[in-house]
Amino acid sequence: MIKKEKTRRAPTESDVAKLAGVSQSAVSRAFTPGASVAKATREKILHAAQSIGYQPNLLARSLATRRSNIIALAIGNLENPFYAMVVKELSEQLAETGRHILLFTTPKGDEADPALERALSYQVDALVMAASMASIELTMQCQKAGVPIVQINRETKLPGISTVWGENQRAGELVAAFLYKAGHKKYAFVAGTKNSSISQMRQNGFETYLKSAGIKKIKTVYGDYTFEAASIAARSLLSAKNPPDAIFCASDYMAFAVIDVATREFGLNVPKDISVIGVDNVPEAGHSAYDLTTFSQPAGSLVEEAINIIDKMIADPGRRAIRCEVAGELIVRGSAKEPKDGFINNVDNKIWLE
Amino acid sequence: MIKKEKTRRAPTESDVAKLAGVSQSAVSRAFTPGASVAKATREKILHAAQSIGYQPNLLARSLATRRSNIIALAIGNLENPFYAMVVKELSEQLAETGRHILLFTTPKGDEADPALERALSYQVDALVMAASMASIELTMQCQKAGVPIVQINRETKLPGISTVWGENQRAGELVAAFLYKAGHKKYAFVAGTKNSSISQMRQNGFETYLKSAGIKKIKTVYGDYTFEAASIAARSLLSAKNPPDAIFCASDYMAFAVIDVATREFGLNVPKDISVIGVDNVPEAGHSAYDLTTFSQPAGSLVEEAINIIDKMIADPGRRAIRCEVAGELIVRGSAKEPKDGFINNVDNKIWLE
DNA sequence: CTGAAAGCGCTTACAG
DNA sequence: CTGAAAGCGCTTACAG
Repeated sequence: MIKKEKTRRAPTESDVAKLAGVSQSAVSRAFTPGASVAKATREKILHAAQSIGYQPNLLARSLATRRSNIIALAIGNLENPFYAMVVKELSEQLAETGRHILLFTTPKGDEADPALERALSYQVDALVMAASMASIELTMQCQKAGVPIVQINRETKLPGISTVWGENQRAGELVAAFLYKAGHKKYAFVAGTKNSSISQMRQNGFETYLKSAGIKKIKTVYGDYTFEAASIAARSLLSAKNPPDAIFCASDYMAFAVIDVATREFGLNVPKDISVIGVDNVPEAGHSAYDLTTFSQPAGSLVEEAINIIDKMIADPGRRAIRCEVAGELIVRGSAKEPKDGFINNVDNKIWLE
Repeated sequence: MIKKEKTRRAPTESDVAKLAGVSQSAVSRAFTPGASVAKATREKILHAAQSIGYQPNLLARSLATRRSNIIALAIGNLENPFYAMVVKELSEQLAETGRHILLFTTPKGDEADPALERALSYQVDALVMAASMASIELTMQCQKAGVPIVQINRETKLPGISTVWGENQRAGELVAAFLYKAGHKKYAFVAGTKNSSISQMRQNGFETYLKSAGIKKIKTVYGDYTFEAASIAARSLLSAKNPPDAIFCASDYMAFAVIDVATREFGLNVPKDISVIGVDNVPEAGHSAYDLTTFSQPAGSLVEEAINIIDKMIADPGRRAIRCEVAGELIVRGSAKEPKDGFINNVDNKIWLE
């Protein structure tokens, strides 16, 4: 009594050809935009295809054309909503040109290669890395194979890897200026991982501004871009003898952890007792539970530039790596004391321009 | 002065064969586990392969074997951290058997087909859907092609689609019991989308318990599984003449919105003035900003079962759809008033057993 | 154990 | 405009 549907194999070009009374190559042409087919035969073919539910086998096409239309995405930190947005944006924007993501989740640390070698084997058209890092070997392999790599939000010393990031230096400077002009005296920075160049650039901007303003002591602590590590970092910061009253975090996600610890464990009021500012402007930053002041890093724009780069590299494989910076702005919400002036009202946000 | 690396095409089996002085089929066998090759030749081949950096072309292999080892994942709501976890878990668990995700982000609503047809064209081995729904046409196509579909966290009337979900009915009942025994009188339910069977099951459990306890009026409002819609729903609930003091939400993500609105906009204290309980137990539920009491739905287990189902369906294509329920528990945190007793301490959590 | 050959389902010069 | 044929890089009976 079990109904066993025979899973007959999918129809191919030859099946359609037979039905339409043409050659198999004609069928191929009918499905190739711009190929030369008479209108009448084309229609006859499409009709036949329709009737038996023919769909081109993209694997076979990829093999023949050496273009898979699939892009490998290596992502190291999907817990962070910023990277969840990157995935979503990349998937949607690629879909506009009929391309798709082959996903590789990599350990958060660095150098996630063994898995990524498989990506090359799948003949992906490009590799994008987010919160993840390519090793030298992988980079060389990609270069040899003509597969462009672009990193989102991370720098490499490795040549030949394109990069797109936000305004990291400016983020640090602007946040410093904002806090300084709001009257803060004791500063701390919650960094990402130790070797994160992005974090270093933000830190650099932050410290450069403050030092030139005469602030010498700026404590730095590492949150490793995770909620747990950032919580621990916050505890060490706040339980010191002379705790900071202004904390800049290298990501919103870590800022959330800092706010949680400050308010729940130390009974502090944000922003009365302590100001906290992040970077990214993830959706949660707008939730009133956190209501986070933050320097934005628009995932949509980052991804858009990443795709631009991929397309350029594919069009001209000999091309050098491209680096691209995407503008952000300091979005003012309720987690930090404010300076007197310098504000402007954007479409949806109140932003600060110094 | 621009260094133009010639992107020579990747080495193939034939290249290796020539170098090792064997036939191309021998090379293939050397890379096929369990194929019959003499140990000596095998080593000679692997050595040659190594020396020119040969990696098998997985597209070609897939074409020949009719097994791509790629699984299409259609995901409709990546903003919700629960689904971000599903993606991560699925990717990691599939990687254990050398399989990977081809990602399709679909509009949140239902029936995300036009895009998904492409998945079939890529000859994926299976299709998993999360917060996304397959149309009848797509389902039929999959069935014809022998591609199993499994839905995570959503029911379908369609036959032939396997499903894995949490204990929805029990979640509703247990939450109702918890709130009732804590002494609440005025209940509301924040549902997901109108046609979400999962939401309906939770609602059903919730109402069944309460009605049999003598509570007749239980207001229901729709949060559509989004933060924004849930915020609006919360406002309508709380601005009513006789607002509820206990709200059960069909997802944690919506519960966050409800808590935000209750505390910030209505000045209510959670849980003193109002109890809020969710479902999912996403990582954010443990953050002290929300500290959410919630019925858990373990993404890792759901994914594990989904993969089990896929494997069974592939092994026996004639097989009927499989449905599988994964156990959860009521995790007690600080967002709801508590009954006197019924608690137990788990490894990491305090849970309630009624 | 090994090689020659056919086949997986496409694309694309090449003739006509 | 159209078809026959070779090729994309693999796997897998089939002989030997």
